[in-house]
This record gives sequence, structure tokens and C-alpha cells, in this order.
Amino acid sequence: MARTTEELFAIQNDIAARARSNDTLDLDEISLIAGADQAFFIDSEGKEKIVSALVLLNYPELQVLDYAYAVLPVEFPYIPGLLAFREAPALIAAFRTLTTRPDLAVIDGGGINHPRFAGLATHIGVLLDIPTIGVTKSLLCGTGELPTVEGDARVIRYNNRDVGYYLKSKKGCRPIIVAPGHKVALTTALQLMKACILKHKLPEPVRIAHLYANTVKRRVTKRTD
DNA sequence: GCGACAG
DNA sequence: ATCTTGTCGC
Repeated sequence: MARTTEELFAIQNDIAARARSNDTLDLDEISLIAGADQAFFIDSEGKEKIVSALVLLNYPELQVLDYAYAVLPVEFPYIPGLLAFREAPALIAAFRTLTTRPDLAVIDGGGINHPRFAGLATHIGVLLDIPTIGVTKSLLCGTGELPTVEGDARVIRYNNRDVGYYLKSKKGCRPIIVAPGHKVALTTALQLMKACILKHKLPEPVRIAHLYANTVKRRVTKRTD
């Protein structure tokens, strides 16, 4: 049976309480990073489906080592603040197909920069017990100045707490938002994402995962006659 | 009550 | 997120 908003809020409060804001890994212990992103489509039966795509990269080289994905029916609507209940199931299914465990997962979605400090990245990190960082292109909540110089970052605050950063990743591009998800410190999240910016606005893990999500989507929606 | 609101 | 071609700028 469907759960009430109060129950979903309670789940998020519990996840936020279980989330760790300190580093669990030393920077030099990170060698395998996962990037995650989702794409949606309507199948031949008119059913809405979600594609959760994962890409594995070595670090700090950032070369693609492997890909993985999962396609599931969508059973929850998009509601700001409750994104995890819509996307986490498929994302977790995709992670379960991996034979190796990444040291860190960069997820396209928020982290602790969330009304209840439990965005998608935090949700996934706590449930799968992996260090995570959330990256988004727009803000759900919080405030912060917008950096204008490439490479510069400004803290984002919410409820009197530092919850992430605006990062001017490239000239001519609006700043992206970087936030800790689970088991990664605030400054470490920023440092790592800066190291993952190559020639594009988005960090390599999520940028490539986004491309792969669309590749899978096109593949599964391609007519087979 | 009104507006804002990750993907 | 998704519907969609070319085009201007870094």
C-alpha cells in the first residue's frame, strides 16, 4: 500500500540521521569511482520506465572501465524533495549488478543540500553504505553567492548549516552544485569534483553516465521489426 | 495564502 | 526528466 508523506518524511529523517559527514577514505585510497544518472521513457505498453545507468572510472585517470544499468517500471511521481523514492529503486538495482564495489559514487541529484538533509545521493549512500557525492545543475533549497571565476566555489547554506557549494566549473556555464552525500566531508566533495572536471561543465562520472543512460534508452526503445 | 521547487 | 535543429560563443 502507498505510504503517506509523513512516513516518507520519517524515512528521510532516519536516513539523514544515519548519514556521516566525515571522510571514510583518504584521497589516495580512491581508485574506483562510479557515476550515476537516469533517463525515462514510455514503453510499447504505455508504461513509464526508468533507466538507471552506471559508469565505472578509475581515479585519478578518469578512464572508463565498465558500464552497467537497470530498467524498472516507475512507481512514484516526481515530487521536489522526494526524488529518491522515484529514482533510488532502479539505481540500487543497477548497483546490485556490479561485481566490484566502487570506492565512491557521484550521483546526479542532491546530497545533504535537501529540506531534510536526505537527497538522492545521501539516500543511496546510506542504503548501500558507500561514500557518495551529489551533483546537480539547479538548487532545490539553500542560498549562496554565485562564483564568477572558473574554478571558484561558494558555500551554500541551509537552515544555518553548510550543505554544499556552487562551483564555477567552466567559463560561460552556470555554476553547478556539489554536495556531500554520505561518508564524504564537505571540502572533500568539492576537492574531488574539481578533480573530475576535464573539458566539460559536469564532472566526468555524471557526464558520461548521462550519455550512457541515453544510449541505453535509445537501445531499448529502438523498434525491433 | 503565495511562490519555489533536484530530476 | 522530456518534446527538438540549427547555431553562436568559448
